[in-house]
Order: sequence, then structure tokens, then C-alpha cells
Amino acid sequence: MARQARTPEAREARVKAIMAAALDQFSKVGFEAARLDDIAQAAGVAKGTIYLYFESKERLLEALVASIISAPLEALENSVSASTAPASELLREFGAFMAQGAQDADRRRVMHLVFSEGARFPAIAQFHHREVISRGAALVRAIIAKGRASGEFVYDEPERFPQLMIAPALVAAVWLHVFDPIEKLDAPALIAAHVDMLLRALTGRAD
Amino acid sequence: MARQARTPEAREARVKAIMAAALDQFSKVGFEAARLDDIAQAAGVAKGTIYLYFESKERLLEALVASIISAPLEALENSVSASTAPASELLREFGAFMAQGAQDADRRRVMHLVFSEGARFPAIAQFHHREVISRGAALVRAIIAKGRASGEFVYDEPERFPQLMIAPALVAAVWLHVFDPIEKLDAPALIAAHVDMLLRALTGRAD
DNA sequence: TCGATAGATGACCGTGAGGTCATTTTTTTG
DNA sequence: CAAAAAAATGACCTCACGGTCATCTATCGA
Repeated sequence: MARQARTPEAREARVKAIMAAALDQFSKVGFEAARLDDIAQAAGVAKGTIYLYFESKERLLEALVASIISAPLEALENSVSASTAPASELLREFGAFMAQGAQDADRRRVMHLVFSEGARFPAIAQFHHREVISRGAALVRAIIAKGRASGEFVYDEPERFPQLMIAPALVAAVWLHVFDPIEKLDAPALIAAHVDMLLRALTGRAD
Repeated sequence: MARQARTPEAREARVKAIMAAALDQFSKVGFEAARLDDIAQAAGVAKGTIYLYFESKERLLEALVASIISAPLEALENSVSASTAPASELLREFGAFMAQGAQDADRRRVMHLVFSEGARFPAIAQFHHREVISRGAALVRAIIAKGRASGEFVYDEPERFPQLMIAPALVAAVWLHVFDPIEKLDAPALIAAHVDMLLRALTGRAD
């Protein structure tokens, strides 16, 4: 096995390789069933090496989930708060963001992991709720409030239940993992249809 | 430990007890982590007894998932096909059915199990798709087609993506399992809001 | 060039769980 | 009531995996 120079970059690359391999395994066989030996092998390191970077299998999962979330939501938040576009346009942007997320296998796999194992790992559920769910919900609420204020939207139920906006992303994540071999799903089209429907309901018009 | 007479009823009761205990454990700690010893103890039998009724842990999971599905969907199908009510009424009925499902902890737990472990157990994913997903989708399609035919509905995207109708049930199942300790969700209200929104989009009216 | 130090390794340990089966208990039968 | 049959039991076997740590290796400072 080739050894690398001990630069910080090499260290980071190694951590990334371990996390990528772990996501692979966790996602494929589940957290419990995933074997550290396999993860180590896939990452090109020895099992002991994993313990130089992560305290335990559970911490590895946590670090992994945290690492995937990162910047994208923040970019959307900035874009939305800076924009002067009509609320319907912002909702479409949100939809495009979800569609993009649905295309990204890593993000989908992390989502599915959170939904599958989150109940058993409060730290992960908490983190995901704080960093993704609640931020996404706030964004949806802000957009709808804006549309209501401008008179563009005449209906505000989804402001009470922002989950209704995010639902198709969840459906896509679950479907692509569980039912895709049985029946294919065009996730971006699903999300687009959902946004379309939402806008019809919100504006009361067929545009 | 009390022994029971060997009537068929006793046998069935024992099978049910084992499956109930198994659902408990699988749902609480996941399939892999669930221990047969615990399931046996909770069911009031010895571990060996489980193997008199189920070939393996995996078969136990399959039997369990299959057993929960049962009749309720069929009742809804019959009710819908017999009804002469307007399509919007039928959609609300479907919503009520989902809301009821969201209240039933066992059904929710099975749903969550399927979504969590389904990818690893093709038999389960296949079964659930055939017995629940595709039947639910067909029902939604039929209702919307009826509404379109009668001129009641002026929009048909959800006919292409019946998943959009079912989405909030999935959201509810996942949310109640993963995020409920962090943020409560009123699942029936969520579903009602969703149906309301769907109807606005479908009819083009604010009723 | 040569210790010294930090990093990496993988054989090994302990534990715990799925599954088996000889034994025990209950029921049935003659 | 006794003996045979069926059902239930739980101690035990096997094996695999998370985690450890003595050993080895690469890098670096002098």
C-alpha cells in the first residue's frame, strides 16, 4: 500500500476517502451491518487507521452526515434573501434546488441514512433538523409570506406546513433507494410537477 | 412460563405475539441490531420456538410486513369504486384514509421499516410496491381521471405523479419516527392541508 | 546520516448474536 | 394410565465484528 507524504492535504484526502467509503457501505447495507474492515479496505487504509481519525463507528457516521450538508442550502438562502423576483419565481428556484439535490446521489444517500437511522442516533436527527429541515422550512415560510404580502399568493396553508413543499424531495430520496429497481421515477419531473401544483393552489390561477 | 393448549387459535396467537414483538424490536433498533432473544422474551416464548414458526430472522421480517398490510386498502378501493360521489369527495376520502394510517403506529412502523430496510430486502420492497404503492397509485389515478371526465378537475399533473398525493403520508411516517422528539407534527392536519391544496390546484377554485 | 517521532498497520481479543438440537414438557392416543 | 408423538425449551456452538495495541515504517530535525 502506497504511503503518502504527511501534508494536511493528504490527511484531508484520507479522511474524505474514509467517509466516502463509509457512506457507500452504510448506504448499501445499513449502519449496523456495515463492517469497518470493508470500509477500511475500500478507503485503502487499515482498520486501525480509521480510529486515528474517528473515535468510533458512530462518530464516523455523524461526521459523515455533517460533512455532506455543507454549503448548498446557504447559497440558496442568500440568493433568496437578495432577490427581488416575485415569490412564485423564488418557489421555482427552491424547486430547482430540490431537483438538483435529488440528482446528487451522495445527498440522497445521506438523506436516506438520516431517515433510516436517525431515530437511533439523536445527534444525527438533531443535527439534520437544525441544519437542513428547519432552515428549509424557514425559507419556504419566508417565500410564502412574501408572496402573501405582495398579494401574489392568496392561500397560506403551506406556510403552516412547509413540509408540504419539501415532501417530494423526501419521496424522491426514498423512492430512488427502495423502489427504483421496480419502477423508475423521474425525480426532477416529480418535483417540477409538485411546484407547479403548489403554485396553482397558492396563486389561484392556472399559469 | 404458562403453556397453552395446542388449538389453532393458540398457534395463531403465538405467531401474532412473535410478530408483534419483532415489529417492536425491528422498529426500535433496526433489523440488524434486533436480537432474537429479546423478541422471544417479549413474546413470552423461547428463542427456539421462533424457529418453529419462522425459518429465519429475515423470513420473520417478511411475514411481519406482509401481515400488517391486509385489508384496509381493499375496503377503500371498494368504497371508491362503488361511490357516485364527486371526485373531490373521493379525494378527501383518500386523505382521511391516509390520516387514519398515520395515526396507526403499527402501520407507520411498517412503512418506516419498508423505507429503511426495503433496499436490502428486495422481497419486501417488491411486496410493498405491489400490495400498497401500486394499488394506491391506481386509486389516485382513477379518482383524478373521474374528476377530469366529469369536468370537475381542470388539471391533471397529479395523474402522472400519483406519488404527489401520497407524499404527505410518507412525510408523516418518517417525521413521526425521526423528528418527533425534536418538533411535533400534527399528521392528520398536515394531510388535510395537503388534500386541500391539491383540490385547489385540481379544481382551479378556492372552495 | 541517523536517531527520534508521528503515523499506519493488522493480528488479536472479547463479546454477543443467529441458529441448532438434545432434553424436557405437554398433549394425544389406545 | 401409559406410551408415543408433538411442541417447546434454552444451553451451546460458531463465527463475525468493533475496537486495541505492539510493532513497523516513513518523515524530519540536527
